[in-house]
Amino acid sequence: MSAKVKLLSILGATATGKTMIAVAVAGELNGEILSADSRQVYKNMNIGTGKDLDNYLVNGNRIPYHLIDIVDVGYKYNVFEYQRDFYKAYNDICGRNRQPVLCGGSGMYIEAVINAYNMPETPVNHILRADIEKKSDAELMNLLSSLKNLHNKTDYDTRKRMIRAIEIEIFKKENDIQYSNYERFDNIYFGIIFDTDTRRKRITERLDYRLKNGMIEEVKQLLQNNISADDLIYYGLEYKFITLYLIGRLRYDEMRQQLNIAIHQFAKRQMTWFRGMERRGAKINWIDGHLPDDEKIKLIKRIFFNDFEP
RNA sequence: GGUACCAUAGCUCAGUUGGUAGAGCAAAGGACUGAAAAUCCUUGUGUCCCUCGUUCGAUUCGUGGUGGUACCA
Repeated sequence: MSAKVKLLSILGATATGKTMIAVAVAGELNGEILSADSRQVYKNMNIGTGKDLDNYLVNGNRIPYHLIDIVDVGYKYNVFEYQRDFYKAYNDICGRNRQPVLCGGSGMYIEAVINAYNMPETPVNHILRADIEKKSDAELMNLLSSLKNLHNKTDYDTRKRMIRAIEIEIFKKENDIQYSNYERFDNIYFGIIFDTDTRRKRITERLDYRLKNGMIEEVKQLLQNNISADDLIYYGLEYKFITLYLIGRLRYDEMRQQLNIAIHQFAKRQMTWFRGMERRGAKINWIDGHLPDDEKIKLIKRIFFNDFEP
């Protein structure tokens, strides 16, 4: 067991330039990056997820990163696995006396690890599945709502999700799961933020750049490698709309327009999540995106160390 | 130049037998514990193009403009 270090987390909506900042900060603090991005975990999804692996270089030094390119495309990664993989990488970094720097925009992944969501590993229960498989959708929903509070349609929009949710709830009850086995650790949040107009402008400009620089070819390549269109569509945003274009369901201009809107909406949802985190008690030190990068870095270091040694 | 049609929310349009108006999309706000780049909820005051007229009252009818579209010259 290694000594736990205070985590430095940098979050922000898409296209705020958080990766560059996180890498630079890590470079100055002898740190390593822990990505919190639900799509960068997939191999071969590069341009569309904004991996920018070339950016992990500071003055000729490669900054190590974790939780990027860890599973194959087509696999359905999830929060539980992220939580498990995160702690492993985090302990590994601390064990080598390096500073962990979390960077990402997947709000739920961030909170799952920092607030130590209680998500016990739940094995598939074949007996249960065989039993409830016969039930109607309405019966499954009744059963599920008797086991937990349904927060919204996410819980019951498909049979697969309902069955998995029931399986998890029953496992929790039968095994009398207590609180998370993950221990909490100190963390300080930074958020890169732009005014709405600038945020939208940056997204559109970045989209047009990517469309002209290989993003379509990347998706085409995935389809040629037998990744199903449905899988790609389910990954959302770039992969969804470009696939729809490539299989002829959208014209180019429709794809570009609808994708642009979808990314704007996604960025808004990210901001909603971050505000929600603040309402739940998180303190996020917002850094104005318009500041020059070196000032952002200076500011982050100053707050981090002041806060570290009061 | 003539004729016809159109001019209503950021966009596309509906509607008011004359009592100042509503959908979709966009946008904004919110939710979120095993697909989260997902999934879902809430929110609609806008010189109803301008002018004059008729009328108790006009965005709605009429005259004259202005702009657009189509056809005819």
